Amino acid sequence: MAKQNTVFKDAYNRCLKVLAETSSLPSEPELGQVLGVSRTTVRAILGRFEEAKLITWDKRKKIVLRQPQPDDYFPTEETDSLAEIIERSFMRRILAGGAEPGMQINELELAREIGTGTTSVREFLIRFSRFGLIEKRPNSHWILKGFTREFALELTEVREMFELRSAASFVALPDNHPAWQELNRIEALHHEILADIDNRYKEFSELDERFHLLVHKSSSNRFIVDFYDIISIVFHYHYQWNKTNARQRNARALEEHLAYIEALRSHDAKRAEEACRRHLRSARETLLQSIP
Amino acid sequence: MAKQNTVFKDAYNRCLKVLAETSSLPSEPELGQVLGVSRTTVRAILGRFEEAKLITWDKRKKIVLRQPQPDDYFPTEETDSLAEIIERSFMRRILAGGAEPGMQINELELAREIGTGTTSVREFLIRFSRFGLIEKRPNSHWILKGFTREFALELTEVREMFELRSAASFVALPDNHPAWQELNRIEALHHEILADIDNRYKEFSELDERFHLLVHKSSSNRFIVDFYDIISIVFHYHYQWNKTNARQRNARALEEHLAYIEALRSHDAKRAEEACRRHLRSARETLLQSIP
DNA sequence: TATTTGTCTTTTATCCACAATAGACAGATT
DNA sequence: AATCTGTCTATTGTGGATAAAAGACAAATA
Repeated sequence: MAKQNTVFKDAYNRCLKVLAETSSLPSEPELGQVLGVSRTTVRAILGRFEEAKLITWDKRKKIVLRQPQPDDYFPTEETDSLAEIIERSFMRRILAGGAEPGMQINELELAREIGTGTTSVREFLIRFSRFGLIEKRPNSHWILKGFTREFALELTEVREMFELRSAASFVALPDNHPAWQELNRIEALHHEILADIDNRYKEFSELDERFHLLVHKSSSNRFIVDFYDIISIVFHYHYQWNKTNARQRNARALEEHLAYIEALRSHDAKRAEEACRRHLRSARETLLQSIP
Repeated sequence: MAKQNTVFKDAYNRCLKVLAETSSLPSEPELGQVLGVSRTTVRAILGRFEEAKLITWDKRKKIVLRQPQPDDYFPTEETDSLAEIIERSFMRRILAGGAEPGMQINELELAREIGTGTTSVREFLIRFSRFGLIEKRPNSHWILKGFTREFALELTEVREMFELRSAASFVALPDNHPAWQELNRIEALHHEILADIDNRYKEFSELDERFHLLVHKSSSNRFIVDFYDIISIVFHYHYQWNKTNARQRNARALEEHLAYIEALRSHDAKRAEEACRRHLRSARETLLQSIP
């Protein structure tokens, strides 16, 4: 198996949804545009649709024959890219599993365990190394530096520098900048979730990322924006892993966000800085509490 | 050709120098320690020494027979690791060669041009991507974002944040911290080079890196220290590429360093901050001037 | 008893092959 | 004239093979 056809399968699934809402499909380039894949893949999907008797396909005529059934979809396990699978596997091992700092990481063993080739694992580790959790000994193994207290402190130190700088840029954005509208949408979602916090508190994680990324982006600095990837991945897995008091913690964070958002909108740099600091301080505490 | 034996060749050359200064070589583990390689490689070297009639080797007795000649050494081109070769090749193309922003980068073409496999090029690009100069389109090519004015400004913005923070940590280091001694050594080198600036101005580049890295390290923050890799590589190639007024620029930077060093040693955070700012401002100007 | 050496196994670095995917171009269609 | 389709080529993603290098362990030596 040289290359998984996950792009095909994922696009196929998404195309089924397009198909469900129309009686004839658009042109190949347009479908490619909608699905974010090349025409080659679009044609492969159409070919398979035809085989599955979902459509008839003759050049420009792509007529829908029937509605897709649940078992027309590829199972979701098959639509994840290898990189995602490796990342999840690896993060589970190092965050959840008892992985002590200083432990050696073995490419071959990891590959065997995940059931994949070494090349992919290797590339993953190289990409992952920028997160500061592992380190390479050339011609030898990787070393796990571990999700330790120091790691969390170093991470949040830089985060604070970057976010304070970004918040300062944010308040200075002109009123017609699209970020303000996005901020409004985000604020509205905060209110929605808070109104039904008991059922919807799990949506916080995603919203949190969306909000902070928006703030970081206003720095217009690729290093600051890219650094948010690290924060993002750490918090993402951290939320999955540590669920104690999640409802309460999230509710508090949502309130802090709202104060922060209001401060940003005031265009008052001083107020924004204070609200930002307050929120980041409590986010840091939350993170630290989850580390033994 | 599965793996280049550059580790062997490089260690062999270094071992020749050890050999030149003694009449019998130490034990295998000790040699491995000195050369920073495994015993396997040490034994390969000793075996080759024997073949070249440089030594006789019988278990613990490794008696030197003759002094190494120039042609006992492997040529330096053969001792560079593949990663170094790819890096140099690539940097020459994108910094020196007329590479416009937005250009596509093709793994296969790059590999052919350098005369290496695609895997190595691919791994290099992944590692290199954290420097913010290239960006990947999944399932497709890389895009060169280019060594532009914006890049330089974003880089220096973060650099200033990080170095100011690090300088503040530096002045607070206890007097018995080894960094102070290293600072003294670095200062002495500055005076030496300044005293013979016409001949030695080229040594500035290396010293500059050593000094700033020392400062960054006192932050005790892996993200700040790691970020210095980016600054380091950019300035390294920048110095190689842009040599106009090098002597004068370096002399000025050396003077600024000395003021900065003195300020650090005063333990006065305010003074250190000022000296740091002053130097970074002129470093930024220098960098910007080299961009069209 | 502490090292060192001889031998053997495991892992990494690198190349290569091949399916999946992207992308180019000319002819067909509206 | 603009867009779409058919066909073909080029490139990426991934597994597998292999030499180089690391490293483990027991026997040998000082």
